[in-house]
Amino acid sequence: MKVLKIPDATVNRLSSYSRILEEMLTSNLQVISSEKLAMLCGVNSTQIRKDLAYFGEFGVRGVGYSVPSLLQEIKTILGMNRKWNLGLIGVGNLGSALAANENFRRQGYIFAAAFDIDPAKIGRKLPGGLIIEHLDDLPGISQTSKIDIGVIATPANAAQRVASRLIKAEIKAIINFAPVRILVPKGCHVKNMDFTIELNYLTFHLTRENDPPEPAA
Amino acid sequence: MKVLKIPDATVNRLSSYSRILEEMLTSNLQVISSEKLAMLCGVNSTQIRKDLAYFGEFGVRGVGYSVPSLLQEIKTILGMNRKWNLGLIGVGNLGSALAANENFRRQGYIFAAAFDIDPAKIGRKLPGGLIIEHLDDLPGISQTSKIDIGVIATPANAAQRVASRLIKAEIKAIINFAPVRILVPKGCHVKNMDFTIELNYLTFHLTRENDPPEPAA
DNA sequence: TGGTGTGAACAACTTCACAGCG
DNA sequence: CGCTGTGAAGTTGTTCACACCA
Repeated sequence: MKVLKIPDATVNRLSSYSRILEEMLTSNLQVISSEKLAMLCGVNSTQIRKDLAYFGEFGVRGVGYSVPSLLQEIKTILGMNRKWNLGLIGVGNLGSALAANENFRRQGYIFAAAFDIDPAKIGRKLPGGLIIEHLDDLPGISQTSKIDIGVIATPANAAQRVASRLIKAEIKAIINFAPVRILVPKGCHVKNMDFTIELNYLTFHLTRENDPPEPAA
Repeated sequence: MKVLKIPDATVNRLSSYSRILEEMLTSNLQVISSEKLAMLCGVNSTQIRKDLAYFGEFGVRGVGYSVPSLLQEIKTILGMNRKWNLGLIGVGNLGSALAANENFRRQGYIFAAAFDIDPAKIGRKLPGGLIIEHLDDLPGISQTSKIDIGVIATPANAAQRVASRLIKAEIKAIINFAPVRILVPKGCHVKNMDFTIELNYLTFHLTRENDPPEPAA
């Protein structure tokens, strides 16, 4: 049980394991083998055992894993055993949709503050009851509302500027929905959710297929 | 110039190269070296040359790459040199926000149809002018509107069912915003945009840091 | 000379094969 | 006996080092 670096892919798979285990739990399944879980996640069973081995020995040889306790372990590893406060920056169509989304709250991710710079929006109330604040007030509100994660939902050209403000407000994690890669100093974590990059990925493959690489030898 | 398999990572990087090149172009920069482009993308310069080498030889030794023609090449590779029709399924908060987003259109991704199953929504018009159709009409509309890509923005429990319908309608690419991994047969491409998985990734790292792995030996 | 294109070395991740334990 | 946990092998992706050419 060393303190080695965990591959990103492992962390992402843990999320999908937790999803499946959650389902198993509601079906009242008590025990599951890595083989069965693997099938449900579409991965190799060794992969699961290796992923879990980074964090401990959670299984029982000859039997499998206890669904409730493995789920608990994974949730603890991923930090899902507590609540996290999100600060939304940019209350446009996308930002509002995110704030209204119940999935986040269910998983423990709470929108605790919302910011914009449009004077027409400041002071308005979001469906959830959140009042839109001016971005200039970020530093103070970030403290009092204990914002853990910044959610950037601004236009592309504002994203980097907003990111810098978040960092200055000592927010250590950012999820960025603007279509630009933002740069942050070491010690701050960023996830870019770039829809057009994913569309590009799809059209790359669609293009490749319809356009057979080698029509004839 | 073989027909080998292209790593996913390469395809994603090509998207970011195109972003940067687009910026360079508006700044009227004509030539760029892999070294400089690498710096702007935060990758290794060899990486860029290797990525491009999958598709041809686009550079000039001792000089670098022509910005406009490299951009053109990359766009062609990614299928960005044409328009693609998107079919939106699920016109809730997120779906509406996606349909209203101008970034997609600018990149050539056009919402050509929108579907739901809520009778209260069918027939209503989206801000862009699109009329919401009943999901049952997908097969026909998919043909007439030439839908290339399905965009799933339904609740989690409907996503797999919708995916199966998309596949039956011979749609070969899906981008899924519902928080479940959907399964599709080979030959159909899927990108899962799972916000909570990304949040889990962030909280994993936040948790790991505040909780130093080895307090003392 | 300067920067591309690429074989060879390296690093990271995944899968295999099986020892070990309940 | 069955399934976990894990060293070793295999595979995939990245970086180095340099030949090559404008």
